[in-house]
Amino acid sequence: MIDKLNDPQREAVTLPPGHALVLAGAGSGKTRVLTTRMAWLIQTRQSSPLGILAVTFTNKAAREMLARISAIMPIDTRGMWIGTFHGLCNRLLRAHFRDAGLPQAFQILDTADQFAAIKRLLKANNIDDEKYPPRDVQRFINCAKEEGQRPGDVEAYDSFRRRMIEIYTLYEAQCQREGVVDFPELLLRAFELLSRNEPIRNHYQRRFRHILVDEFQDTNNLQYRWLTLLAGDGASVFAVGDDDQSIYAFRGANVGNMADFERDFARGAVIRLEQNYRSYGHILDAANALISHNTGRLGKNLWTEQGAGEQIRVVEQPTDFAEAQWIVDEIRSLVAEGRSRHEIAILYRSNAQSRVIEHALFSSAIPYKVYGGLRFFERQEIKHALAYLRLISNPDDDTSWVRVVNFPPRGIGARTIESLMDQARTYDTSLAASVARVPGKAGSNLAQFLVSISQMAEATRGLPLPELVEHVIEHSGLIAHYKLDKEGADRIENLNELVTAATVFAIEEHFDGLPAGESVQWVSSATDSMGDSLTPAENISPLASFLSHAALEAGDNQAQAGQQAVQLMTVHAAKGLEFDAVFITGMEEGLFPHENSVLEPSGLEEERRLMYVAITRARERLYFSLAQSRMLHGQTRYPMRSRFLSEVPDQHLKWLTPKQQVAFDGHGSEPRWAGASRASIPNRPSVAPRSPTTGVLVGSQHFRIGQGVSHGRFGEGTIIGLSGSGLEAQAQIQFRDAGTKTLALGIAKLDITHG
DNA sequence: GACGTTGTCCTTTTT
DNA sequence: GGACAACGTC
Repeated sequence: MIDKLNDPQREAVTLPPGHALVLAGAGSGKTRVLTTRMAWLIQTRQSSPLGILAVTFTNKAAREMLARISAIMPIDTRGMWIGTFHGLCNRLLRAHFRDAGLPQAFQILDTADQFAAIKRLLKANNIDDEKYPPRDVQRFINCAKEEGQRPGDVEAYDSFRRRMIEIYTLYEAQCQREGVVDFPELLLRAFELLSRNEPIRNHYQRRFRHILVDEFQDTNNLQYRWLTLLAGDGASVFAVGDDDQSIYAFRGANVGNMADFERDFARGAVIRLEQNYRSYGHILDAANALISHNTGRLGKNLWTEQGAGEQIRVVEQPTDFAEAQWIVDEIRSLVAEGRSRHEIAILYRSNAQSRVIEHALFSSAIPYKVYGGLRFFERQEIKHALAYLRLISNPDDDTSWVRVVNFPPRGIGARTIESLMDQARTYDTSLAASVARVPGKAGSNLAQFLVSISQMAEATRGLPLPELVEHVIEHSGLIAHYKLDKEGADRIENLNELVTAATVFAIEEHFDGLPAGESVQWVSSATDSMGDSLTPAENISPLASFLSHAALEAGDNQAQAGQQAVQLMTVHAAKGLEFDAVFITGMEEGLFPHENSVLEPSGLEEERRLMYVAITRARERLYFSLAQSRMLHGQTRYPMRSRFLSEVPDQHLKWLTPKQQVAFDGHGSEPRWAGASRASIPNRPSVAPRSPTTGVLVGSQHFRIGQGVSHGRFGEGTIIGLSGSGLEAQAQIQFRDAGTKTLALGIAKLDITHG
């Protein structure tokens, strides 16, 4: 088991009890170390499988860990606490719902549900949503919770914040009344449960002697405190992470947790995994050089035994369109050389960039997959179906009530809902409980809806989960509604898929055949090494369990089937993945690094880490591409080269288009390089500019070499070269202050000043 | 209550 | 450029 590991890996796996920090560089075998560590603890009888808690950030990582540990040793992983922070906290809260102050059938709001709940709250309380936009309120509440703060703990140093805190208080009351918890609440509740309830805390502290944490650099402050609380004085925390790959500060991750952990717990027990098994030397050295520009790193230098490999190919194109087209052409030749399409990835900083690339791929009939689209449980029709299911489980869930009270349409309009909300607010009850107080036709429509919900609840009593789901998608009217819709066929298919998902879930969770609405009480008969009973009774009905599952695991983010497809995704989405060939696109200031991040040093450093992640995805071949002009937000921009390009030493780069700007003399067919005396131009351009000309007509303007022009951003300049014609026409312009640029004349707005 | 028109805002994302 | 929300009209 451990003899296939390299020295630092083996050292990490076999560390004696005690806290430890493993700094695992990209491609250094991080997951392998984590899973082997668990297997080793079990095999050497230092722990039973049930004495281990392993926590990850994504369901995918948790699943992979489970799969790999089962592959190493044949143990029963059921009952093991391996999961995401949110999943484990949910489990904790389900088991101790009373002590946590929650109803048994509490439901989980995903980000969109929470947003809707906040909008509803602002409206019900007549709060000005111009001054307090729901987005900002949501961020305020979530940030507070992630710092472990209840409304009373947040500092109110001005009237604006005081009001925010009031809204936070109202929001908490609303959630409590409705029996729902949002994502950060799962963590905060679980944390409070452990910290306030000594018997429960003691129980879990005695049980979990080994806590393993994946992607430790992504933990937020509350997660850090949760871990240290759970560990208590006795457990060993084995934290694995890479500070250079911390790219989630924007959602509360605190890289500082790594340094804190080293200082406060892991003193001395720090192991670095620096041997990389993924990429060739040029790629790794480029990554190392780039990331060395960051300050305050824990320090790490990747190396490989694989040799230098190829340099990074760099390409500069006049437009984003040309950039995309060039990538498509290059992919064609990569495929012609025998590479698989699914081993080629195109990465971009922001999703908006994918459109042009998709267009180019589509026009060339190259199959591709875009990651990061809508997920199964986030689809409109699925959310609607889930809302009905939630109302059956808990009629006081107002978020679900509002979502489907008039869907499919049944004559309940905004005014009716408003008056219902008024009633609910006046009497401090849920919407469902206020129906009787709404008079007239509106009231009877509402009453009818209420009846149909309770009829569905009645009719499905005692039914197993899949049958229940099937009944509800039919009797809610969703199927009938989408049948009338011309584009409803896909939605109906998805609704049927929901029944399948319920079937699979019921089998996996051993709920098959059990009535979906009744709580399953099961007590694990196993005991841990100290003779403690392991788990208190789990209190959850198959239906409530399925609904948590739907909220906690929104389904695969992966696009359509089709193995042989080029992979398109953001750099964030690429973390943890690897490909033979990688294109990093849009290497431009404002885009990568993103303009919103460059003002703060910490923002810029995160962008640099993002670039580091991007570079280290490539095994063999890496491309940087950039465009001199780009359509963004409906405007053409003329970005400068990304500073990150100059942070990678020249020796690792191979420019396929000229690094220096080209200029044409206007005669002959051979381009002449500006500054031709410099020997540093490494290569002839593989994309030769079109035949040079002395003048071109673009629109109503006739451009000539030697003309003086002025440009909105670059200022005054002189045309020193022209090529192409019509839409392809480009000019090389020597600007007085902005250097030499190649601009597409059909796109750039130029005024002729003289000549 | 349904539909068409104008106006605003644009990173990154998992749970 | 495009998604989505808010407004105005039938």
